[in-house]
Amino acid sequence: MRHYSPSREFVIIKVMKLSQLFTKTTRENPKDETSVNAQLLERGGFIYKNSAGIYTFLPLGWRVMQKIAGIIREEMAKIGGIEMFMPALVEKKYLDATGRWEVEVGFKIANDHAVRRGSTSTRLSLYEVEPLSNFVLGWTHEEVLTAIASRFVSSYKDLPFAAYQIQTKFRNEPRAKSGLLRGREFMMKDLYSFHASEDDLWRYYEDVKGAYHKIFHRCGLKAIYTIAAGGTFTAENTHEFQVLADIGEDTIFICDKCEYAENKEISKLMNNGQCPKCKGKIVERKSIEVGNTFPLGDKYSKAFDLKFVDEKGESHLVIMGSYGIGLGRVMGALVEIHHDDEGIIWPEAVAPFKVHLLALEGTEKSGDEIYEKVLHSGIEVLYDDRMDKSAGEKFTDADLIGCQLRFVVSEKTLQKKSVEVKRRGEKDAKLIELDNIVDILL
RNA sequence: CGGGCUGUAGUGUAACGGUAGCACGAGUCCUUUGGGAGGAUUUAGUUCCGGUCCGAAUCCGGACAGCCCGACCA
Repeated sequence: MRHYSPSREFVIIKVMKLSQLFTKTTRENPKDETSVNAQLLERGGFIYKNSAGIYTFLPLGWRVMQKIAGIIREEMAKIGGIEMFMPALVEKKYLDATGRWEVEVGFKIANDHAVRRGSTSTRLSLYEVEPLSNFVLGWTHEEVLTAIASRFVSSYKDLPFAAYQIQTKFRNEPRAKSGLLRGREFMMKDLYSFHASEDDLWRYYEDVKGAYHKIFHRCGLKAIYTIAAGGTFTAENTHEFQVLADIGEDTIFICDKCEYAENKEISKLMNNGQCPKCKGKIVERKSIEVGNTFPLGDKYSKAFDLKFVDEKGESHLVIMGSYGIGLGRVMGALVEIHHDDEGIIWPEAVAPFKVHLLALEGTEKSGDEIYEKVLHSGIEVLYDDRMDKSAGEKFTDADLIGCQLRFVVSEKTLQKKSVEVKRRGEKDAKLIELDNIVDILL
């Protein structure tokens, strides 16, 4: 008989002592960053820029990513999405099946100024891998998963299903910019669904739409469902989830009443025009694309001969959809939306920790006790146990790092057998008696 | 990929073609401790290659890198 063993894959360690954290905050904004998300995330020690558009997620930043990933996993599970993990190295044979090797890689060899998809781009959007000249670093995985699916799907009984991964994607952006908002290497959740009919795809498409709204809402973002251009291999419209922000690269037309929205790229709407749905006023806005959904139809299944046999013994192509969320973009958008002059104000669900506990000079022992107490209650706590830092410095760091609840232990509060509790972004603090601190957290 | 701007200690900034300086950080010591505290002391730098010049951080050329605008962005 086996012992029951709880899942350990996605455990998030609940506590951290600042004395053990090797990163540091900085007083100055980085010289070469103009976007708020890059400035605050670098200053707070969340991310480190290795190269343009290529970032390390430092311990604090990685926790935020894991929080976002956790929310995504929960909502994926609710719509039957199951997690897997595919290679980043993608061999030519996969992309040959859909012609995307020729389209994305081949034209460079054929003609340095080739026209790609009817545009005048002279750049590749993907990275070739030398000396593995038959490989690229994956920027999306439709082909790879379709090939896998063709090994396992044969009957209508095998459908529908949906699988996703959270994985690093690579796109050779001609111009990386705006911190995490447009990178060359970034974390993406990509979900792919497989269906026996187009009706079933559209049913699931609505499920994903609902899940995406929940994910962004839980992360603390308001995302606008936006109609966008057709995908590479589909005539159907695709859809984007857009967060309104001036720093965004996208432009959408949105109704100021019902929030019906279309991407400017394809829209026939006009600024100050009339909403086709509710007669409200259409306004033009800049936005950040944090997610998207694509009805793929049978384009990929056709390329890989991915078929199933129905109840009558007839063979049909599988109908597919694909759905992405950029985790780094979500994180960057969060900072753009939720900050003040002092630093980031993380929504609680994605904050690196729930509680930021500061022990001021001379309160080490009490601080340790409160830290133990909070962590034993199962609450995430970042403990500023540095005894060589002034109170002011600790306060500034707490504001910059941006956890929702700040606990301060000082001689002043201890005289009243209390801890001072303040919410990030609010002015007023209140004293909570030591005996009650865990209660207010639950 | 086209255009523009910029490369100076770990970070942020000064320096006319003539001694590379300041602040923060980091180390040591002392004093401090409710909003990046003070004193003493130490540490560490001109992106790279070439050119002009008696002399280059500074001028010129090139490379590389970063940012911004545009193009691009299943």
